[in-house]
Amino acid sequence: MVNTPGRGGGLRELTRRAVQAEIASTAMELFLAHGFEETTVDQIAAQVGMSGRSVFRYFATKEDMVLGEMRAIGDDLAAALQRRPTSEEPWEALRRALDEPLAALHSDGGKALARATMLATTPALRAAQQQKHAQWHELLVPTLARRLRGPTSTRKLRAHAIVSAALSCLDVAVDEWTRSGGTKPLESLLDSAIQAVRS
Amino acid sequence: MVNTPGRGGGLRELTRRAVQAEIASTAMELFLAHGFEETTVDQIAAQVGMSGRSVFRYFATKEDMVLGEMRAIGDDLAAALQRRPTSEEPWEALRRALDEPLAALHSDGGKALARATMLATTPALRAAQQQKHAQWHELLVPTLARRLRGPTSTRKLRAHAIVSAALSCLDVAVDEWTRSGGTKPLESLLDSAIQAVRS
DNA sequence: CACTAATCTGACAGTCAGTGACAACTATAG
DNA sequence: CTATAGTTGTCACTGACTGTCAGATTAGTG
Repeated sequence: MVNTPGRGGGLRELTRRAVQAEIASTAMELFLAHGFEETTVDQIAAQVGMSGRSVFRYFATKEDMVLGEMRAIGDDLAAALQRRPTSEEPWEALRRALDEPLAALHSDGGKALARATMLATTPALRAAQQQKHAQWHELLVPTLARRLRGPTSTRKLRAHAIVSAALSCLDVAVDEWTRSGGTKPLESLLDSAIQAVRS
Repeated sequence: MVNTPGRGGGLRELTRRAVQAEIASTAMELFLAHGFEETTVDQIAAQVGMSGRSVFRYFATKEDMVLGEMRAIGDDLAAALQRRPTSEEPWEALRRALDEPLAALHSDGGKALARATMLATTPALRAAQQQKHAQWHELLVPTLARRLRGPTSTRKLRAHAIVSAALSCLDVAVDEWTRSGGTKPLESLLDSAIQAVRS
């Protein structure tokens, strides 16, 4: 029962979410202060005031304390893609759908940059992030496939390829963004990356 | 001293390589028979006839017993890219450089397919494979960057994007290849993927 | 308010990957 | 042959993660 069931009311779900947010928040503090690998789950549990065992009832893995929100972002991204007019070409629709999650990064202020930097320099986190991207991938492919013409036999393959390439571009752009210390505008980095790939 | 030092002679290096191959071989047998996660390192060690501690002197991680060769493949790939004539466009050069590693998959016979299937269905292995691809990425970018024209300010970014997209296409193609049970030709799957991305 | 059933929690014990340290052994160089 | 350096087994340890169980808490019902 670690997974968050469908967003619903109920007082129990509400407190559960609150505890989850509290754990994630204090975990991030400790991670940013002492590093991800250097921080033990027991330290987080002690800080929150619960047993280490109970922390694992809210997060399946230590990585999820950092990346837990990414599943929701993927859902939003897929919804945004579905909302794009069918007149748009695949790449254009994907690019526009990415605007929303991208804007969220900016609104986070400096916190998103610190998070992204930690994410870029911690192998375990990068690996977990790739798995989350794989989830995004699976969500986006069926929606994108509907925009594709040409032989149906390769339609799924082509959808996979485009989605995968687009997420790669996002990764590359975010990487460069963190390397620049957040100075270069993320949107234009992404545009450059996409244009290069399609050349 | 887990990393394999430069390929060189010496009786010590030779026996080291032999032991390493022996461990990898028996590990693969056990993995394919009982699954990756269900097989413990101690079981592998017992089968080979050494202590569990010693196995970790040949492989840094359990995943490396499966993916250890990928570093060498990356080196070959980078060398192949460097050998491509400068007249070829970036995508074309990358595609041709991939021919060699692709052929190696075929020559392996059914073994490569079983391996790829296990790799596709084991999250821990997929994560480790992504890290290896990141290494390939770093090897390929400087070589590819030399083929790019246009503003130098974005040259590195564009190189990263193209390499990343190409490796994504490779992933997508291999995935479809394993899903088809090895029936669909890998090369044409890769071509379809690349063409879709550049559309 | 009282009751029931689901849920949450701490505590304990366990598995497994991976690391550090040390002493014994073995190959190699000089 | 000897000093040196690499290899190995063993012991002990950390830390993520899991199973279980008994007791506390609480949502919803009558």
